[in-house]
Amino acid sequence: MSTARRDALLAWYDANRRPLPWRQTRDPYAVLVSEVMAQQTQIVRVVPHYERFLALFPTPESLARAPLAEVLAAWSGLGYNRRARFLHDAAAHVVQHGWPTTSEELQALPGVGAYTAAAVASIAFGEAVPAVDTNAKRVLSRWEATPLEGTRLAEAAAAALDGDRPADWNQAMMDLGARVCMPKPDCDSCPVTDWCADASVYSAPARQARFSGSTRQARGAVVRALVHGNSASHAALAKQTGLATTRLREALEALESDGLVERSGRRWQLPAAAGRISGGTTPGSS
DNA sequence: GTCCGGCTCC
DNA sequence: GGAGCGGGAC
Repeated sequence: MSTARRDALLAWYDANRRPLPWRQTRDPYAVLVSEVMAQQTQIVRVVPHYERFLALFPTPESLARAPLAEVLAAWSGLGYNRRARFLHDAAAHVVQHGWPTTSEELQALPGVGAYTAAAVASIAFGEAVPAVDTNAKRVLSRWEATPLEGTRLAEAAAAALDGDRPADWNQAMMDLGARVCMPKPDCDSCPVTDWCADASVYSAPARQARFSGSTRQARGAVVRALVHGNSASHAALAKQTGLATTRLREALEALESDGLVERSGRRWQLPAAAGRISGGTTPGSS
């Protein structure tokens, strides 16, 4: 890809970028919080949670030493509660070992995969590595006129990347996908139509399982009830959530094995523990 | 009903 | 590779 072409997208980004709060910092902690929150979550919903979360837990140290129960309370409404635990444990890891500073090493943090590692590495540490989210994937596929996956996607992303401004490039790709190169593209306002091979390329994501009646729904209801109620008996949870006994038990078992709830005698509660170094110990062990 | 700046675990 | 994991906006 030519420099002129990269400059066209970066110029568009400079003039049109979404004013997101985490774009005002290069603090790796703030960037990590924003990226974990953004996983499978619409950005408009992330912003208020991000502001509140950073006010409550401004540093890795403050997050790591907080009870998981408080972290889950701050997370409430975002969904995928496991992410809160991952972030909590990631903070503990950073406190103990310091920041991994490369994309490769960042992937050792819990809840941090290829995308999140690349986003943090490029934004906070300036590494020239492509962060390919669902938006960038769609944009690149249209540039190449074919749905890209796996190795070919990674290669196309690496070839397109602007090595001088990797953080801006990655976010420009995401913004272009979110605002212009949408599933139904608005090509009239696209700054880079001249090297788009086929704007009609689009692979719809796989269909999701039914949510109503699912374990996911039950898990979410239980966590929400415990966030509000501190601790509760099985019977009280059944009443609060409206879940049948069997579904409630399934949800509690699944949540317990994920380290998101714990028993205290005959009552259930959100974990009181501080963040733990991941790997080696199981959630319940000490 | 669809979809979202994915990740973990099998 | 595929299932499981939340919740809100549209």
